[in-house]
Amino acid sequence: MSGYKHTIKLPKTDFPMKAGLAQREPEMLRRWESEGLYEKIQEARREAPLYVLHDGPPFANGDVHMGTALNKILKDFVVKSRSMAGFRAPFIPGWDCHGLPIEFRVVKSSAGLTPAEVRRRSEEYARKFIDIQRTQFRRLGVLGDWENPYLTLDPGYEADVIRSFGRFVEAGLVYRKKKPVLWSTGAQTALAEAEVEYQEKTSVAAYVTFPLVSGDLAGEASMVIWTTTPWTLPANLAIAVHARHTYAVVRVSLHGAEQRLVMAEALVEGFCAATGAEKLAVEKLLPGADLEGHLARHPFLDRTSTIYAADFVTLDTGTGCVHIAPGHGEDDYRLGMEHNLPLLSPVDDKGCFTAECELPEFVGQYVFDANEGILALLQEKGALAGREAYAHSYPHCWRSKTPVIFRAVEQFFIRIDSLREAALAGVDSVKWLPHWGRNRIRGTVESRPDWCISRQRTWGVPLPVFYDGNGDPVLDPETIAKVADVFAERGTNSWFELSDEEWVKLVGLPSGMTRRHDTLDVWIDSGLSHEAVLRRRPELTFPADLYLEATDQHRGWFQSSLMTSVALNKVPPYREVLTHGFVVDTDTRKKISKSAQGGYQKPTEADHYVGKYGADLLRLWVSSVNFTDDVPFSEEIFTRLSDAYRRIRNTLRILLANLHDYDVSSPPKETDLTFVDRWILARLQEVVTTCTQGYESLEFHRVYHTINQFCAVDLSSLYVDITKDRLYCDKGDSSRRRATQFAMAKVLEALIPLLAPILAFTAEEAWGYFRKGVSVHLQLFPKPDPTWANPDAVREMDRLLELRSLISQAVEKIQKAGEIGSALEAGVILTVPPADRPLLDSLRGELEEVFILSHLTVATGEVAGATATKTSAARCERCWRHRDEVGSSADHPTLCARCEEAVVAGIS
RNA sequence: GCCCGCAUAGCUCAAUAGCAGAGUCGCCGACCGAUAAUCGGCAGACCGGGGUGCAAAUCCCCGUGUGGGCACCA
Repeated sequence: MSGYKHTIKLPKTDFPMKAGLAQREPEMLRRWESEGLYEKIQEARREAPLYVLHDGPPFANGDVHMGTALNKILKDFVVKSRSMAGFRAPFIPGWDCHGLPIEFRVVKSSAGLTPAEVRRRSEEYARKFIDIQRTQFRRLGVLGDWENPYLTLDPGYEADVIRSFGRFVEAGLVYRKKKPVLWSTGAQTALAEAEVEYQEKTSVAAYVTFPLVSGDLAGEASMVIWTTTPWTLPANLAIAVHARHTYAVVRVSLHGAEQRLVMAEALVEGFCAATGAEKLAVEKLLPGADLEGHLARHPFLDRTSTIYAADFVTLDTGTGCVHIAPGHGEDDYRLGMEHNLPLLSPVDDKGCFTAECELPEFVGQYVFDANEGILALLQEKGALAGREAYAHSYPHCWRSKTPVIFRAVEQFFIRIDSLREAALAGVDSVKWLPHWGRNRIRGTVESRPDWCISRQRTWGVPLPVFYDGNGDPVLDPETIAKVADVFAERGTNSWFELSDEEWVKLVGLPSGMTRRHDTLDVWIDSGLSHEAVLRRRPELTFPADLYLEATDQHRGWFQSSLMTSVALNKVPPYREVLTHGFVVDTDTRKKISKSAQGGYQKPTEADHYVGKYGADLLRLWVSSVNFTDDVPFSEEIFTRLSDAYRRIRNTLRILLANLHDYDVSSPPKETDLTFVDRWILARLQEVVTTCTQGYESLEFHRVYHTINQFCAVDLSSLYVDITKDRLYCDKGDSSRRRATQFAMAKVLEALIPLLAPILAFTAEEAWGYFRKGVSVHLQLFPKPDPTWANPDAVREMDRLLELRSLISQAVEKIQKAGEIGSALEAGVILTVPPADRPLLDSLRGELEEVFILSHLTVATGEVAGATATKTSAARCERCWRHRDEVGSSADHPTLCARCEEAVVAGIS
């Protein structure tokens, strides 16, 4: 074919078009790690202002799934971008190691283990998953001090937890009390609010009569209560009414017999509907206050229940007469305390009745199984006015999935009331992103009851409490401090391994004192990371600049950290809190962490997708979405993103390839820059500004979309396409060719670093071809360069693109008609309104190039328009443009003038 | 039951109250000198209903959908 093909300067690079991320990324990781990239970055920013993102510890259990990956990648965006913005941004990853989920696994796999053995195996289990997750996090390209993470099972960490506990005690924040707590019968321990999940459950609701035995109505009428937990009736000690609600003494016909019942007037109809009772007459109306103090006989036990007034009684459901079992409910408990009722809770750890229930036939029976028996008993005693199925959301243990019960047990608590005010003030001093996070946490802080911090489990930090001969606890800061010292040295296993005598001796208590095996709520562990990590690690500081977790941590870690920090420091441990939503499968609209349940087969582990698409694709996905909402995820999204990735990668590649013969040492004169060069550099400044601001404000999707747009439209479709001709066909040292290479170098110099926090691997790879030797992650972000800012050029280009669109349509028309093949065969007449003339005239020499046309004629008219015809000019064999002068040269009759010059220059 | 987010093209995202933009997908074509690439054309959207404004995707109200929180419930 063409004899001139070899004279063309085609792009040339070794930067591969095909990414091969799955293979290339691990190689790059090995290099980063062998070169100590993280340490190098820290060293390079040694004197820089500090920016601390404190890692919330994931639970050391299971593989890294897409949600965990999202979180860690976002954190890595922050750390990398802050580093490149000139901060020292250390990242110390951590793991939450104690707790029920792990102990559960261990105990399940082999029963009958000693506490020490449970702990040994739990630690082994936790460490195994720490290693697994660490490998997976690293594989995602997340940089940090992976060799020195913080673990809540480290003796030093545990000692700090104990010391902090000692300070809580010293501040008078800790008390022990027997009161109802959320109790998991499956896991046999108390639970925190955050450890229960609400599920729909259908319970049996019963209407139960309590004959009045005092007052005017004694022997005449019965109080009727409503309960969804008949099994708590043996613990009934009172009935609550609302003092200001109106109650009715109503004569009804029920099960063929007439009786008088007392209930809230407003609920009589509902009662009749539910029980089939027929209302015969309302004999009397009275305020609840009139019932106060009267006695009613328990339906099947030989005792009476007193009627009290309480504000929590509502008229939503039931009868307005509320069954009160102080051992089985929060409100019940408080009312019971108020009136000095005993705390009856005749249920054991497994949720089975104890002898205290006074019903021998029920002892040992699981309470939820006992409901029917209790109902039968009520029936037998004639006290069951009716029953109905009642669907409601009911709390379940997050681990054993069993319904939880309220049960009174001796537990340790932290007095939240002493902290609430300071915590709320602290909330207001923090910047919450998105802003509604403030309300979320305010709500939880305002309403949370005292914090039950003791757990009847073995895999945790021991509760450092000794008991005297009466079984009363010794809560003494000094003793606790001594325990902490022992833990720091010997680890917390010593609590389980040494005897009481040995311990008593170690901490200097009188002999005869004993220990128990309660542990601390794991939320205390992780909630104290600001103390055990931020304050301990020399490279960190208190408070952190940022905590960044999923939105569910408002109730969890954000809150536990806030509370412990307010207790110790009076202030929150963070200046700013950023939250993200959950990963949602677009096909099922379900949380991906939940979608694995119920026969759903799609993989949810990050590793699966890393292996299939590469870590940079996951990172690109994270950057592309608005993470403050739920984050959509599906295989289709990844396919789309692969295309976006390819586009960005190929853009980098063509830029690199066009610089193959660029001589950095002789930059062009500024006046050599043509319009498109000035324009692309102007656009670059806009991109730099938007992206650095996007990183600054943690809106990474702005960065993604800006860069995507810049690569796909400004660079690939326009600048690279337009300058192709001059780069390939001009003589090597033509001023406009050098100007373009200069601009392209400028673009790469800024673009690759801007991309680096997101496409950590690809940016590094590209940077390696651009500037040998130094990691892109050690670079600083570019700053907008006022030299190249040029809003006029951007505006002018926008107008040219509108005209270009008209031209393309005109050309397309004759292409479709079969008159021409390539657009370069067209001759175009562009008609523009007079207002456009100055612009077009000023660019006269460049228009054909900008529009990528062989021949353009500009005319003036009313409205803009374009017509295209097949050009009569001959085609230059070398550059394929049709030029009039082709054929006029004797030496090179098939070339245009420019190409002849280039060829001649190349030969000489 | 109450409160708070969110809702733009098949998908992911834009847009100071001022012609609703991109990318990708789809269809058609070009090119065969970015070639498992690249370029062009076509097609495609403001959840519904009211209100305020010269002008509303944007502000207000109601509704629907969706996600979350609280309350109820033990």
